[in-house]
Amino acid sequence: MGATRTPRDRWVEEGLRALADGGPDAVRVETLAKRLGVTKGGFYGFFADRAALLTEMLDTWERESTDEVIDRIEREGGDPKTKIHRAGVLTFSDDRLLPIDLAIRDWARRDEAVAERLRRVDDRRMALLRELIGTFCSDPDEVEARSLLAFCVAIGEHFLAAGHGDRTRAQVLARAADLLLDRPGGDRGH
Amino acid sequence: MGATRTPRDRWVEEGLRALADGGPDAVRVETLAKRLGVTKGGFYGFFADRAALLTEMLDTWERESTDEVIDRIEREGGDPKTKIHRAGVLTFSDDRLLPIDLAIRDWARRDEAVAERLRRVDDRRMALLRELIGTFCSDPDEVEARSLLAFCVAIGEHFLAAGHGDRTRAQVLARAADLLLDRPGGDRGH
DNA sequence: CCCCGTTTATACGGTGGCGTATACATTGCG
DNA sequence: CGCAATGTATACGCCACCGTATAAACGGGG
Repeated sequence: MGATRTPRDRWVEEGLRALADGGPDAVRVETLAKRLGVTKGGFYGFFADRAALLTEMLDTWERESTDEVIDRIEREGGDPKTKIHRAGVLTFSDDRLLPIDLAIRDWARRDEAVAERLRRVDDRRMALLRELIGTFCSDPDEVEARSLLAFCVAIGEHFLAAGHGDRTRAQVLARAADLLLDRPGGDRGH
Repeated sequence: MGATRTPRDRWVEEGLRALADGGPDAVRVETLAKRLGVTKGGFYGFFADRAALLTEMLDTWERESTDEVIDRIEREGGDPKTKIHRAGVLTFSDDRLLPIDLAIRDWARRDEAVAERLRRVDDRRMALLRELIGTFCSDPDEVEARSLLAFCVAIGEHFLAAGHGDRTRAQVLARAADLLLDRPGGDRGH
């Protein structure tokens, strides 16, 4: 059989790149083809239509950003705070995954199927956070609140344009992390 | 002169609605016309082109979500925590402004002109938060960190799909607000 | 009542994208 | 080498949208 010059994966990958820096509307068959240096001729051999590509892209993203990331965090060990930090770095500092993640979050607001996938992914991440924060905070309500705060800041940070005067964003984030992870307030009462 | 049946404002208004629930790519001249019950005939009398409409939409949004909201908060008074809460309600629970705000945040990631506007708006909101949180927290670094956390959760909450088991999102958010606003940890050291 | 500016409808050419059809090129295998 | 499968280029019809041009409808001031 003839060689696979432009396999399925390359379409998916280029699609994810387009999604990352232009949103779902920027994922155009003929545009991707141009970037891949071919015409759309071969595309419809792999995918029924544009929607099929979008689905495949979401499948790939879902797999990469749950199993792979979570496995790696569990495998590499470390204390809870280290793990939380690494989880943040792996998904929210990754040049590849981060912009895709953000684009999908916006997309999910308008497409229920995407929202459902995001829910699955976020539930797993949230479970991880809960577990890690639970190791040093005993009040379950507070664990949940801290987990939500941590997750929201990890995402929201990228949607926030405000500056911080003399401080850098990184400095303020470090202080915020201290507030969330360093004071076991949940151990006080009850 | 002939009556103004479909004035500038109605195009802007409908444009913002389209932006809110479809992103900038959904702001299409002919689509808006259809929704307004006219054809695009009159549009090009008001606006040079589609880009001019987008600019005008951003102008309107910028004005509505800074001056008007901030003025109203200052005018209606109340203690700091009440004000923070009202600021959150006014911009992040408003059925009209919220989805526009979220759409613009995503848009800003790809368009530097939009990003600059968002920066202006966010800087003003952040200044307000800083001021209010500063009334019960003395360490400036911690004021900044808490402000960032509060802002991030107000935005990030809407981009987060995870559930919270038995709890509702509102319950968890209430607890998170307590963590951010109820314990003046900044008064301890310094 | 009629003129004139304003608003609108309609028609047009141009572009870009989708999905299909068809023919050409390439490559592994017999 | 020739076959068949696979990938590719090209061309097509279709539709949605942009921005322009032009002509019709409308309504207040002379």
